[in-house]
This record gives sequence, C-alpha cells and structure tokens, in this order.
Amino acid sequence: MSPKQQEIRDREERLLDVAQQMLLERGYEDLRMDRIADAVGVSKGTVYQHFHSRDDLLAAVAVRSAAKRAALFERAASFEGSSRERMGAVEAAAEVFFALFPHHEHAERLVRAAHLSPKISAERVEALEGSTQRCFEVATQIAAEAVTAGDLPLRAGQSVGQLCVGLWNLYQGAFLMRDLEKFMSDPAVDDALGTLQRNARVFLDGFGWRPLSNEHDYTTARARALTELFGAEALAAGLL
Amino acid sequence: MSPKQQEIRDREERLLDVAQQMLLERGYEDLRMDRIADAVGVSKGTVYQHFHSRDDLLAAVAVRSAAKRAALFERAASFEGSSRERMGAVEAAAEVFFALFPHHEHAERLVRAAHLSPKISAERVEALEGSTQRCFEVATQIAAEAVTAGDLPLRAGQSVGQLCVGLWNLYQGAFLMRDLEKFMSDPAVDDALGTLQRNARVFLDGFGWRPLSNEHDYTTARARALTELFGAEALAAGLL
DNA sequence: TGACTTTTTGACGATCCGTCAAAAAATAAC
DNA sequence: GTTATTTTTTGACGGATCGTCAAAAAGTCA
Repeated sequence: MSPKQQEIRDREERLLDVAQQMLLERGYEDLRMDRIADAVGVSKGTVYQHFHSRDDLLAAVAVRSAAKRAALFERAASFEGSSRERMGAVEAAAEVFFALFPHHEHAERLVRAAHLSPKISAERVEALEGSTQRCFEVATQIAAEAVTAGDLPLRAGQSVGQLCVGLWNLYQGAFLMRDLEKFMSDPAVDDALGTLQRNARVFLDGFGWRPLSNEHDYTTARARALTELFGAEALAAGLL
Repeated sequence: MSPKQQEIRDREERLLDVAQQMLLERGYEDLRMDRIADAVGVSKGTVYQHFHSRDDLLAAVAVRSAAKRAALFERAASFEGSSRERMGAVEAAAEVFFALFPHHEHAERLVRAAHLSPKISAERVEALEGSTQRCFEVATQIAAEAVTAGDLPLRAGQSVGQLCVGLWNLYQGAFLMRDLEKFMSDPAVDDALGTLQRNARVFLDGFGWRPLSNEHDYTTARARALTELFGAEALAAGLL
C-alpha cells in the first residue's frame, strides 16, 4: 500500500471520527459536510470521494460501530459457563457497547429510516445488516444450545428467535430510556443498564431458562464476563 | 367562534393530515414545507402561522397521535377483569394504536432526537411528554393494583415502574421489528404484533403475575377488550 | 526533467427554510 | 353601504447547505 493510499485510509477514519462526535454532540441536523471537511482539514470535494452523500457518511459511521458490536458479541460467544450464563455474557457485551458507543443507536435508527436508504450505497446497507445479523446469530446459537441441553424448555408457539427478539427489544429500550427518564420518577428505573439487567432476568425467567435467577447468582458470572472478555473496554466504559 | 377561526382550525387539521401522510410515504427528509402548503392550497407563509418551524410541524403531528394513544390507553383502564387481564387491555390498546398510526413511531423518535428540541415550541414538547406520561400512569396504576391485590409478587429490587418500562420496550420493539424482519428467517417472528403478544406474556410470567399464561386463557379477554373497548378502531386496524 | 495520472479544490447551480413588506381579506365604525 | 382599521395571506427574497465539476495541484512513472 502506497503512502498516499495509507493517507487516504487514515483520513477516512478521521472523517468518521469527526462525524461520529458531531452526531453525538450536535445531532443529525447539524451534521454539515462543510464543517466536517474543515475539521479534518480537507475540502468538501474530498469528503465526497469517500462518501457518496451525507447520508452515506452517516451510514458509514453506523457500519463502523455495528462491526464493533458484532465483534463484542462474538467474543461473548466464547464465554465458558452454563447456557444462561453465556447469554449473560452476550448481555454484558451489549452493555459494553451501549456505554462505549453512545452515538450508535441514533445513527442506526436514522439509517434504517425507510426513506433514507436510497441515498446510501448498497455495500454499506449490506454491511450494517450483516453485523446485526451476526449479533442475532450469536444469541440464537446460545439459546438453541440451551434448548438442546434441556436448560430452556420452549412451550408450543415459542422459539429461540422470539426470545432473541425480545432480548433485543429490551436492549434497544435501554437507549430509549435516556429519553424516558424524565417521565419516570421511579428511582428503581433511573439507570438504563440496571433496568435492562433486571428486565432481561425477568424475561428469561419467564421462559423458564434454568437455572432461574432466584436459583443462581448471575451477578458473579456477569462480572467474570466483563473482566475476562471485555477487560479494557469494560474499564473504559466505567462498568468495572 | 367566528367562521374565519373555524376555517383556521380546519386548515390546521388538514395540514397535519397532509404532513402525517407525507411523513409516512416519503419520510422526514422529503417533508417539504412548500409541498405541504401546495397540497392544502395555501402559501408557505400561512403554514408558518400555524407552526413555528418544520420541526414544530413534525412535533405537532406526533402530539396529535400521542394524544390519541393516551386516549386509547385511558379507555383500556376502564376494562373489567382480573388485574392481568386489565393489563392485557392496555396491550390491546397499544396494538390498536400500532396498527392505526404507523407514522407515529417515526415522528416521535425524530422529535425526541435530543438536538431537535430547541426548534420546537415548548408547549408541544410538554404535550407530547404529558401524553406519554399518561400512558405510563395507566399501566403503572394497573400494576400497582395488582400488587395490592396480591396478584403480582414483586421481589426485592423490582418495581411496577421497571415492569412498565419493560412492557414499553417490548411494545416499542414491535416498531423496530418492521426493520428486523429481513434479518430473521424464523417464521414465528414474522409478525410484529404476534411476537409482542407472546413476549409480553413471557415477561409478565417472569414477574409471576397471576394467573400465569398457562393457568388462564388470555386470548378471550384480549378479544373482549378489542371488541368492547375498541370496536370501530380494531376493525379499522384489521385486528378483528 | 517532463508527460501522464490521480487527487484536490472551491466556486457554482439547485434546493429548501424561514422572513417580511406589501397585498388581500375580514372586521369594525359610521 | 362605505370607509377605516385590523387581521390574514402571499410569494419573492436572503441565507444556508448539498452535491457537482472543470480547473488546479499533487503524485507517479518513464
């Protein structure tokens, strides 16, 4: 790779860094191509050589963090323990991601807003979908193993897919709670991640995934997952 | 009220109708003030007498449907039955709203996007928050009654607020599933509302809200709620 | 060094938001 | 019914941004 090509690669990362931070601090509406170009020290035309459009840049930001989420989930898949402890490791991965990439939810939601897609390059949409699918696969695999092992007794009409969607919804809900905090005066609900943990526990109990949360202490397994799997990240995220 | 004032009122409704449909069909990016004005047959300046800005118009759309959601939830509060059946009526209200106002989720999320708020009039933000809070109050009240009646045994650290947040997250997740459908090949997960029902059942079972879903048939109570409370709307939504 | 290729630039056209002074319509006064 | 006053409507305009493109600059290679 020539020095010039390397420079271009580096610049793309810097563009994404700036866009990501701008998105977090000033929102989508204030994500201006001129401003981003200035911040990185290039002209607007150069930015458009990296990204087809403003929305494509937004998508690239989402794609980059989605890939990191998939990587965290895959690391969680290697956790050793009971089937439900392993799902707990996946939840821990979600928590780490939640804390480390606060911009992502907003970015992904914007990208997924149905009518934005046409302006985004197909490769990026595919990449985003692939990363999300990868996360589901990890969770689905663990749940399927739990069924095989007899830890997770599915009733008629229930499926591991349904379970994973439910967990995913609770996880996404943690992002929403940042907005809802103002409505809820309940002190037990003031931290998004704590509520996520508690509700995920209730949800898996509802499926009868053994051992149930009152039969086993999942806190220690979670702590082990955080340190063993995500030491540096969990520390940076303030989860340790 | 003078005829002129009545005309202005009517026009505002028509502006909201047009904006709502445009938002659904073409998305936020293509929500153009000129186009809306043309569609209603007024000039752009007139639109700006109803709404301070484009975002304020978007907020007004969200406020209008949020008020209808609160109304549906309050109707659900009058349902007669066991505590958990009554919460089922609230879920039915959420389903009716989900089917009748497909635009709402998108609109509300945009409004809540942190950095949009400054451009929206304070009254509308308050109105939106009030309607959302009203929905939570209805659900919280029912859950609290269930605790008092001994149907809902909360464990240490659990609260009715946590429960309502969880249900709310599962409900919001139904909106997300329209996007996720493409990733999930699981046929048990292909309809958002069915998954919502099943997961809400699992979730409340996890709390031990009696009678549990395998001790009682909640399908008939749901059907009764749909017909008794939301007859016309449920029919229009295709839920009956 | 010089010819050729790739990359960068920023001025430009097009689009849209929100404003505002002038025009039109409605209302009040006589 | 007519005129004066207030309210409402209008659409042209300024300002801002997106995405383009021909020219300039930088890089590559013989």
